[in-house]
Amino acid sequence: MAVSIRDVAELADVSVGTVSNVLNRPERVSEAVVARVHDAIRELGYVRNDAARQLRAGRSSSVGLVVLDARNPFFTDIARGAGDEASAHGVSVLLGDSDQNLEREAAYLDLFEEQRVRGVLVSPLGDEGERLERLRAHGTPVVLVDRRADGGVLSSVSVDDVAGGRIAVEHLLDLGRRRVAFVAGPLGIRQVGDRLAGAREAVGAVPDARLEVLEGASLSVFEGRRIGEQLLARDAAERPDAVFAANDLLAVGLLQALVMAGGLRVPDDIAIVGFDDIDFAEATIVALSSVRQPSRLIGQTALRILLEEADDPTLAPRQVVFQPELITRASSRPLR
Amino acid sequence: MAVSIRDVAELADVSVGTVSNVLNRPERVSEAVVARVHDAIRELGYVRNDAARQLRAGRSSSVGLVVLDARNPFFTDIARGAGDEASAHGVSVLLGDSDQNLEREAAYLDLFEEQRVRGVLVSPLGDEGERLERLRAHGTPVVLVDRRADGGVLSSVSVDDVAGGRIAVEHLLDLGRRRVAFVAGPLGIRQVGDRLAGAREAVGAVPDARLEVLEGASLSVFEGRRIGEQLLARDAAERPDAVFAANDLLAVGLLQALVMAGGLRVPDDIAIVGFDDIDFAEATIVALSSVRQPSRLIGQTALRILLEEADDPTLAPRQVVFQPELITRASSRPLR
DNA sequence: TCTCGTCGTTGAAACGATTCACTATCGGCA
DNA sequence: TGCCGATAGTGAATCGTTTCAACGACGAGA
Repeated sequence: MAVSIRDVAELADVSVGTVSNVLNRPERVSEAVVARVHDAIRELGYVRNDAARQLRAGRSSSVGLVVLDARNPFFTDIARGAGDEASAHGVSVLLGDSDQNLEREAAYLDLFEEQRVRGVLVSPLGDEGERLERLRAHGTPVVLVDRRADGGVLSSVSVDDVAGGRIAVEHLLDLGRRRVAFVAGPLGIRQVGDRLAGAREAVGAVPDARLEVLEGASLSVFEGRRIGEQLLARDAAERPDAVFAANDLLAVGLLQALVMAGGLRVPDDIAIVGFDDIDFAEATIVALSSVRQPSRLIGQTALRILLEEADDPTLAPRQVVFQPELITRASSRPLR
Repeated sequence: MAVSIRDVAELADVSVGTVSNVLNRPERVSEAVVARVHDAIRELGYVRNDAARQLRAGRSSSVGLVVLDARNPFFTDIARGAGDEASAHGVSVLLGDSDQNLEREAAYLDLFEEQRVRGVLVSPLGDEGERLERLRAHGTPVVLVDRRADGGVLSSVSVDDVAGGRIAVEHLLDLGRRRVAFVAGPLGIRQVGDRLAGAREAVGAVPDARLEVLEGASLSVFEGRRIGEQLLARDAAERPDAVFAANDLLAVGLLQALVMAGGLRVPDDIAIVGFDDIDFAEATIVALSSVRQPSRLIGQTALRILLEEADDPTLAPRQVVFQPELITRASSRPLR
């Protein structure tokens, strides 16, 4: 069943070493032999066995990418960026979706480590710095994406989430809003915590402003809708007049609940700002203001750093931090 | 640097065979030895080398999934479904994003074949039946997702796209619309062609109805916006009064161009129906009617069939076809 | 003619885990 | 006491590729 390099060698009447050379360094082999070997490969339908190749080489030519949520376009954009950069280097990206689930994240990290990938890009869920540093210590480069590494051992490519939270809420305060709600996902997620810290800073600078934190189980459309329904259930006077959502999925869910189901007016009754500026933000029922992150660039940069560290493990860790940008749309227009 | 089973054996003072047994069939080893081996593993930080394992085993414990567009939530939902089913079987899913690009698709298929994955799920871009049948002939099970296999050699899990196109356009015709445009992506993509065929059937049944086909370069939000701008540039009398978009991303782009930028009224001026019913469809500026596919179920089912075929390669190919369901929302409400 | 360098090719060792035939040990039973 | 079977552990062979020292052939230069 399985055709090996040995069969090819036999048919082409050369040694296995020569077949390997044809595959990997054809310039060392005479043209006639190259042609004969290629004929044999085609005739037998030979396909190289990557496991054997890796075993010998000691490492694979893939890198692993573990994202928090593959359904979030922000992360698929990161994956795109990483994929682009990877294919320019002849490397492929294996995508693992942790689905905001610690076990799955660990399972993918284990899998990638067992596969001896060139390196791992990961947007970690919690505080598994130790696990990641161990991975690094064992020789697998690790670059955090969308999260600043503070331990000092790992590199990271991230966005200044504190600044992002600050500019979002400053903007809401500039509109005259004073009762701001932060619709968080799980507060345990660092990015969420940082955005909250930024929001607090902004609120702290305005005497009569208040910040309410609504924690949620996940960063999803579904959860946004659930929280939106809770808000709707309140007396109108008890509702915030502005919401900063920890990401656009939550914001979209809020819009579904508040505007489409609840009949509230955005931004009149409640102004909303999201985070990530996904493609869909522009086409929501009320176009969504959002804090934009350069997602594709994040992916590209992270992959580049990862490959550099794989080539030279002695490189000092780097922290790249991009600045977020506020995109204002209808959902936070000033009232006349 | 690299710790092997041999080092563990030495430290634990047992043979390599025993270490392997501890890892794979611990019930055959005495408790004392199991404990000693585990201590050694921990002390050395040993991590199994998957390449060696696979080489010996002859196959990996991963399956490959090649999707047309990882940015389309429809495909990430399929991936989720496949991932759920896979983790129930102790298998992991490696996701490749072909980005509607034949070369990338081929590169991922090659990669997966070289990795000797258990099988491949693929939503093929064009008509590469031959390539896929060859893969199958070489011993790698292949299941098409979101596309019916007509050759009879491969299994597939899909949705009746012709029916989907038909119910979408019948619905538009029921609203009294007569000048229908099909905003297609690339017509070369089978699913698009099938949806068009369904649309034609529906239009053919109504004497004075007309169908116009607007071909696009890809199935993306961006392309939808571009086509929307073209429509806007026409005289109002020349515009269709209904649009059936080949997927929701196109429809979202159309909404951005027609409603947000162009000021047209939907559904009054133009009614719109999309395809896939992604999460965001419900929260667009005008809630989008769409043809729903059971995406998660498609992924699950495809993975189950794939594993069954991997276990028993003699199984006859199966074609599972789900029926799509029309979800009507504001974008195709009847006018009063 | 002899020697040297180059080019093309060879074949065996190595990568690390699994597997399987085999050995050693021990308790039970006649 | 002697034999049997069960149990625990051994270690060599194996998977398919890459790599590298070695080799033969051949042409150039002396």
